[in-house]
Amino acid sequence: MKPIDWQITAQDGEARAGILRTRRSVIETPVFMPVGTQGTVKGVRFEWLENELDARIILGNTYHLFLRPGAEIIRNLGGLHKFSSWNRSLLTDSGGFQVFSLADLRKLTEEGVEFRSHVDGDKKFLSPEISMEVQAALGAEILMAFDECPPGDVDLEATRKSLEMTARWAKRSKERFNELQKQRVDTDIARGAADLSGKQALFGIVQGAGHLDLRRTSLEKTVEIGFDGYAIGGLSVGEEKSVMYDVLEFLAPQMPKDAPRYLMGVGTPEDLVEAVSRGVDMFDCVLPTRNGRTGGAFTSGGKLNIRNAKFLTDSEPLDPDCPCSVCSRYSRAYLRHLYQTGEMLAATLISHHNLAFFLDTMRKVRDSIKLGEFKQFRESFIYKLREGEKD
RNA sequence: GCAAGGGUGGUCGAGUGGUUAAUGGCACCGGGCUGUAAACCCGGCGGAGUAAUAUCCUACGUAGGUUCAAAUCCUACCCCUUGCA
Repeated sequence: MKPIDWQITAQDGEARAGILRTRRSVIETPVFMPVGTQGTVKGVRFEWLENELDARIILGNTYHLFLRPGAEIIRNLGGLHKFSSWNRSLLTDSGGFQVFSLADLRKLTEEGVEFRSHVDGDKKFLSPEISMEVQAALGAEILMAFDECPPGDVDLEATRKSLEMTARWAKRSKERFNELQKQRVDTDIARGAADLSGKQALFGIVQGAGHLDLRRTSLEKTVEIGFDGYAIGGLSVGEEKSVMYDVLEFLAPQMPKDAPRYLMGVGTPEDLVEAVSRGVDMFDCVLPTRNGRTGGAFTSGGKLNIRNAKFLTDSEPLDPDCPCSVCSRYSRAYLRHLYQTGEMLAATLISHHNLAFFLDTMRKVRDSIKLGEFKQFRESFIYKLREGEKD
C-alpha cells in the first residue's frame, strides 16, 4: 500500500492539475497549504478551514513542536492530528528552515545542528534522524527530509557545500524514515488502530540557490535517493525575484513527472500563479496569515494595507470580488477600526480572508488548467493585480 | 482671601541660562513582512521650502524685563490642583 497517491488529471503547458490522495483527505493540486507551525493556523479556527475555506492539508513544524510541547507529549496524546483535532492531511516541515533562519543561535556539524532554543536558551540538537523520529511521532501524512537552506546570496562554493550536506542528510533521513515506517506499521497493527494504519510519505528537497548547475546536481542526488515527492527549497530567501522564476523554469521540467513538486515557502498570489505555469504543484507560505495579522490584505486588485487612513470611511469589503464570509459581511472601515483599536478579531478576519483568497485562487488555477485556459487566466489575474495596485 | 504646588508640541510627560524645534511613552501617518523566534519590525511626526541639504518662520499660559544668549532667571497678570479659612 502506497503512503500517498498522486495522479495528473490535466495539463496545460507546464501547468499540471492533479489529485493527491492521503489516507485522510483528497487534495486537488495545484494546492496552497496554510501554514500551521505550532499546530494551529494562527488566528483561524479549524472549523473555518474545514467548512468554508475547505483546506485539505496544512503544515506543522518539527522544530517548534519539538521544543513545545515536545514530540513525546504529542505522541502520547495520539499524534498531531488527534492532539490538535485536525483530521485532514498534515505535512510537517523538518526543521531545516529553522536551521537557516535561526542562524545566530546554531552550531552546524556533519552530524546535525546544535541550537539554542529561542524559547528558553536551552541547548537542543536536531539531526536527520531526530527530525524523522519527531515527524514520525507527529504522524503527518507527508514528512520533509532534514535539509540545510543557505541564504539566497551566498557564493557558489558555500552553496555547493551546503547542497552536498543536504544530500547526505537526505540519505540519512530516508534510511531512518524507512526504519521508522517498519516499526510504525508493526505497532499500528498491534494497536489495531485503523486510522493510523497507513505509512507516511517522505519528500526530498532540492537546494542550490540561484545556481542552475548546482540545482541540477542537487536534483540528481535527491532523485537518486528516491522520494514520494520533490520539494524546491531555498527560494524567496532574499534573492531577486527573477532568480526564482529562472530556477523554476530550468528545474521543474527536469523533475520526475509522476511525483508532486512542492515549492517551499512561496509565495505571493502572483508567485503562485507564475510557479504553477512553470510546473509546480504544491505551495505553502506564511504570508496570508502573517500579513493578515499585521493589517495586510491580499485581494484580486492587489495588496492593501488596512491601516491606511483612506479606509477610515470605506464601506466596501476588502475585495468586492471575493465570496468569503469576511468580504460578504465586514467593511474595510470596520476592519480598519478593529485593527486600529488593537482588537484581535482584525487579525483573525484578515487572515481568514487572505487564506480564502489564496485557496480560491488555486481553485481557479485548477479549473483553468482543466479547461485548457490557464494561460488566459494567468494573464488576466496578473493584469488585475497590477491594475489594482496602480492607485 | 491665605498657603503650597503647577501651566511644555495631538496627548501624557522630561528638561531649570547656551550643543533645544525641545528626551521618552502613547496617539497619529507611512512602509515592510515569502518552508512563522513576527497580534511584529522599521521610518516619519510644528510650519514653509528642497530630489535631499541649506535656509526661513512660529513655539514651552499671557505681557513685559534681565542677559551676548531664556522653556529655563525677575515682575505683573490669567488659569489649574490641593490644603486652610
